[in-house]
Amino acid sequence: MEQPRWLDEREQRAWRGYRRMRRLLDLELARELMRDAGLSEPDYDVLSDLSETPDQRLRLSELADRMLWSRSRLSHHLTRMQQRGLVTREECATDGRGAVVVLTAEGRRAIEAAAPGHVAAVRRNLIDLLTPDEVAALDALTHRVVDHLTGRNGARG
Amino acid sequence: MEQPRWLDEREQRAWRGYRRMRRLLDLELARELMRDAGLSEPDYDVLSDLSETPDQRLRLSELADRMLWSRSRLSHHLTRMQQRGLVTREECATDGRGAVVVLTAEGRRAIEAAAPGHVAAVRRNLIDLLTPDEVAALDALTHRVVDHLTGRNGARG
DNA sequence: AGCATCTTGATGACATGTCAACAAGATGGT
DNA sequence: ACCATCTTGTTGACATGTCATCAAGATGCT
Repeated sequence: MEQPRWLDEREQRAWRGYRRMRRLLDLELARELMRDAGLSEPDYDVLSDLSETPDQRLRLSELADRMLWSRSRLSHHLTRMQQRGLVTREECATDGRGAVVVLTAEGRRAIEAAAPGHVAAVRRNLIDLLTPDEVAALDALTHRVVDHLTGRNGARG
Repeated sequence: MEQPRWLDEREQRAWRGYRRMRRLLDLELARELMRDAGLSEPDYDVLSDLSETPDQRLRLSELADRMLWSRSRLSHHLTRMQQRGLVTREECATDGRGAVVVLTAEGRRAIEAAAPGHVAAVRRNLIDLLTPDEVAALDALTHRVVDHLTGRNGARG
């Protein structure tokens, strides 16, 4: 192991601030979402992704990939959401192994009721606290890190 | 419900990038930490906070507050870490209810072995991908959000 | 002091996430 | 077609996090 380059003071502050913000923002958004819409953040994310697809339906593996979830996690979570009537499963016409997740009417109602308040919470607790330059910096920096972590380097957004 | 101000394109990109980065960075750092040091991120955070205190010991409630964890979570986690020999509990001299968490020699060895690699991973996957301006922006922006989230009580604004 | 009330930390029940194993079906080489 | 091998999604065991509750001790009021 080489001698590590420790973080300097500013880098340390940025790293700690990031982790603290992440935790507090998570807690606050989850709290508001549960209180106002009866949904957890994972619930919201599933419903949100589904509602953005043309037919409100996705192959399970496709949804798992988009959400960066394991298939196991998604399968477990869908079982719970299905019991609450938010989604259903259908067989896949083109692949006998496959399953398709479908948004129910109730699921659609839930996400439409939840979205405005959730967006407002994101604004109030993050976006509106930032200058336009900071929003731009966050956009650029997060996508660079994502590109790095997903292996495709170079593409600048 | 009021008319929501939806996120514009740049804001949406920033928000989605943030969430995607958060997920991928978490996975990568946790993966490396477990592989190289046999520690989970929560393990690392507990050991790290403890090792930074003068006597390598903290009141349970003090540690919970620093980490933004519930006492219940911390108590459960310490039980598991205690079984692995990383920390011990001692009674508090000044408060009969109180408990003090103490870093063991093995815990100290574990955090000292883990830290260089973890810092290197944070550099490689985040800090070194950022320009100095972006590090400064991240510092400023995260602390502003943290201040916002800690500076207010319960009620909606 | 006596009494009510808060604080601290532990605990059990339960919700959620991870991991490995598995069955059924797709895929590709021969 | 045959067979080995990959892919898909489910499942059960287990690790982790949350929530409500509890016992013991501190604190404050009179």
